[in-house]
Amino acid sequence: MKNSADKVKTGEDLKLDQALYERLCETQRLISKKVVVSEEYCEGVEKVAGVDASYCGDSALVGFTVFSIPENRIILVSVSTTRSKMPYFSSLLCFREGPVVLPVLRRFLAEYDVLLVNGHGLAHPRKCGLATFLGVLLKKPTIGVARKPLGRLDEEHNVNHLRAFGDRFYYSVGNMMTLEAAFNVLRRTTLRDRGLPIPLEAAHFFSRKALTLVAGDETV
DNA sequence: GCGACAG
DNA sequence: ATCTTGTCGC
Repeated sequence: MKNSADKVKTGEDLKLDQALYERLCETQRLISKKVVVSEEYCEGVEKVAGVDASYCGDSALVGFTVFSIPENRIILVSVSTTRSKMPYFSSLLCFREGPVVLPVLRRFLAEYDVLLVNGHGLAHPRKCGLATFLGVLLKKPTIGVARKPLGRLDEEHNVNHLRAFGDRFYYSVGNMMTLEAAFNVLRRTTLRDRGLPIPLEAAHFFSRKALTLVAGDETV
């Protein structure tokens, strides 16, 4: 049967639960105030991490990788599983994906200098996309990378914070970063002709692979 | 009625 | 993100 539950969920839909929606938005505003826009933490960046999650119902498979720029190779790979009942709502992604990926990011906190995230950073209506959410909680430099903008390109948060990386993806500051420093990290971790930055491509690959190994076993 | 609105 | 066939393009 087709009803309103089939359409894409947005913050507007969550207003069915007005109190929760307002609480989450306020949390994002508070977090955004703690963002540090500076490149002082980006000197000598060598280890660039990427994180991504694949889902199967309440189950989530998290892929995490660290790419070494000087060694030009992936030096750390981690795949882990966890659960989450929080659904996805546009502009509230950090509350679905954040809790899912934080454990592995904390476990390897000393193993990376900068973290790349699938999602926006300051290029968000309340300046708190997933990359900013994670960057502030971890007190780590983060960069938001996304295939599509959140909202229209002429909206204020995009005009001020969103940049295009060729015709491949968009990026914005997550935390402890500037757009210029972010570009320098991205250009050194992205293949010349295709795809997202290597740490994210790899993290996605491993999380997907883990998902098929865990759930794709019952189809013979 | 359908589409759009990170993943 | 995930569900899914054929199909367009390099």
